[in-house]
Amino acid sequence: MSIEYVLVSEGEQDEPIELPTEEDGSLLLSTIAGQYADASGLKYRSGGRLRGLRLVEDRVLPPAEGWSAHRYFCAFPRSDTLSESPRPRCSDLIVLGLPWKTGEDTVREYFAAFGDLLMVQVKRDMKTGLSKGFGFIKFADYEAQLIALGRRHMIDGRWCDVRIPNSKDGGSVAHRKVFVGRCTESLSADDLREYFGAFGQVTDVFVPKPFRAFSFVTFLDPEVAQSLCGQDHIIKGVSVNISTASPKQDRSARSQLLGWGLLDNGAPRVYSWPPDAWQHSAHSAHTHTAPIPDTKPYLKYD
DNA sequence: GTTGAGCGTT
Repeated sequence: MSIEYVLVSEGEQDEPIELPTEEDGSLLLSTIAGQYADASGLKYRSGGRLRGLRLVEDRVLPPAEGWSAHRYFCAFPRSDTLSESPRPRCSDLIVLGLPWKTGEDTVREYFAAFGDLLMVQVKRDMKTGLSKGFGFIKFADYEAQLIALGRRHMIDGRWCDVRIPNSKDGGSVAHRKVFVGRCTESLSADDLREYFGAFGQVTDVFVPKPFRAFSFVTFLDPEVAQSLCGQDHIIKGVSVNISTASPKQDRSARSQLLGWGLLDNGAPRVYSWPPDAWQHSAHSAHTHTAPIPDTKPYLKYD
């Protein structure tokens, strides 16, 4: 049997690489590991189902139909798939508020600073060719998408918003913020930032002053925030409880939170960037690490 | 030729 090349990608959605087989028709695990270090095997999709390939020693054996019948992707040890959260794929992002004059070249130039771009569009009127004031972008890297969603953008002299298309809550703080209960006065904002920074980038820490037995921590990635909810963590010997920042409330609890300025009242409001600020008292201690572009007033309806 | 909340001719 002669050497052939097998299409192997890391995940099912990723771009495949051609990997060479051995003389006996097998694919060495070490050959796979040369591209995907932690791969423990290969699988493929057949009739809507996933099938694993036979592994003998360090050799992955082809399916009965031969290598060329399928495209393959990597299997990883369970421990890895649990610890390394599989990063979501990038989605198209809508860019709202573009200046009329702004074209795709400028949009591309601006967002390239956040990461590689797979797509840039500025929507225009078919007849006149004039910009409709919005467009779409897609990043290659999900981290870049998170950064872009997490702030506003000054493009050609106008503040623009990046959101996930057709999602009301594209990157809203509600899903990025957690409530940290049972705090003691010994837990400073810096303590919380340092501790929770291990789980993902923290963009805001709120510790009420004067002391109350709770805090808020806001992450860049909503998935990090959501993954922590319901857990108890010990920080500097203090057992705190993490829950969603906007729990369902009965009326009395809700009115109390409203009194604290912690809940929305449903009316249009003007607030500053970062948007976290509007939920808290002006005397509260916020600390920031994320780049904060400006303090332009930001009208939001929600 | 204008405009400023929204959601993509293919």
